[in-house]
Amino acid sequence: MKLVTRDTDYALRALCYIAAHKDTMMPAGGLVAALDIPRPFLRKILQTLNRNGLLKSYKGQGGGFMLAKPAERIFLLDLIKVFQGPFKLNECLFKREACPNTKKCVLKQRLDRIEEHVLRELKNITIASLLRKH
Amino acid sequence: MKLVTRDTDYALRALCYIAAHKDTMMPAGGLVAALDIPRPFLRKILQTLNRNGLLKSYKGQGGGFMLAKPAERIFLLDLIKVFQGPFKLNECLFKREACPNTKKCVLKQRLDRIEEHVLRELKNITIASLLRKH
DNA sequence: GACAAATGATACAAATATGGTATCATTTCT
DNA sequence: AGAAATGATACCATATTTGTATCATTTGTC
Ligand code: FES
Ligand code: FES
Repeated sequence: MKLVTRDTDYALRALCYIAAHKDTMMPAGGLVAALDIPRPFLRKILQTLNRNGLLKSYKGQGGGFMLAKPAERIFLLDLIKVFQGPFKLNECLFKREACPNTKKCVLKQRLDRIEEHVLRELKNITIASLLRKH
Repeated sequence: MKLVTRDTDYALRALCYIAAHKDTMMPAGGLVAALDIPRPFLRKILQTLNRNGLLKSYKGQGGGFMLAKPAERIFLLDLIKVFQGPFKLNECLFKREACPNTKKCVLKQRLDRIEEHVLRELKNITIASLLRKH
């Protein structure tokens, strides 16, 4: 029942750190030192972020990662999608059986409403919004 | 990211069926026949429901299960708690690191709000409300 | 009392998801 | 050429989910 798994969490932290050091090329080593994330796992995560257009990577000496787009346009929801698949709280419960409600399923309606609400809220969470000191 | 796991789902279906046949003693065999649930798994689930005060069980020939309380007072949330542990979407993401927001964590605040909302909604879902044809 | 029909308790097992490691190839700067 | 970085990919350990299997106990009926 976790909304956010470990890899999403790590990705979020890495992106925040990279965003906080904007205009600096950030190698994996720097992130490992700063955040407390196992190196090979972080590397895999960074590669995934790169493949999915959230980071730009630069190989070779002096290389590393930078944000692929402004922090305002990177959403927690993006990370959830990348690492946890499409956001879907709401698969039909009575999978193998007809729903007890012949016409419209109250349960499905309600879970749909919940999911919509969660989505709306998640859509407001960006990397930028997590960095703002206020 | 499932809100509801298989055992919760099965429990819900079983309870609905038992509720729909109120005043009838319902043995596990009856439920297996009606719903499409593997028998040993269902038996385990029924035993759990009994232990947690959601069903009353009667042993011996002619025995079976009945609701332990009115369908209006059995909540989906009860099932989630029993089978999936306490409802908690919201463990701190930056577990091992200081949060980027020194004082109050925007992320935690927001996830808290989401969790509260989901809880409020879930609290409205009872077995009775799923049975109502309307 | 014997037997059958039910649940109780509990241990075991398979499948899947999660959280990670390890290795080698490739690029690029110096 | 060599070092420092990422890319690709295969592997592995653990936890969780989704079950199965077995035997003991209770209880109604003949
Ligand atoms: S639970 Fe799926 S339609 Fe009702
Ligand atoms: S994420 Fe936990 S306090 Fe900020």
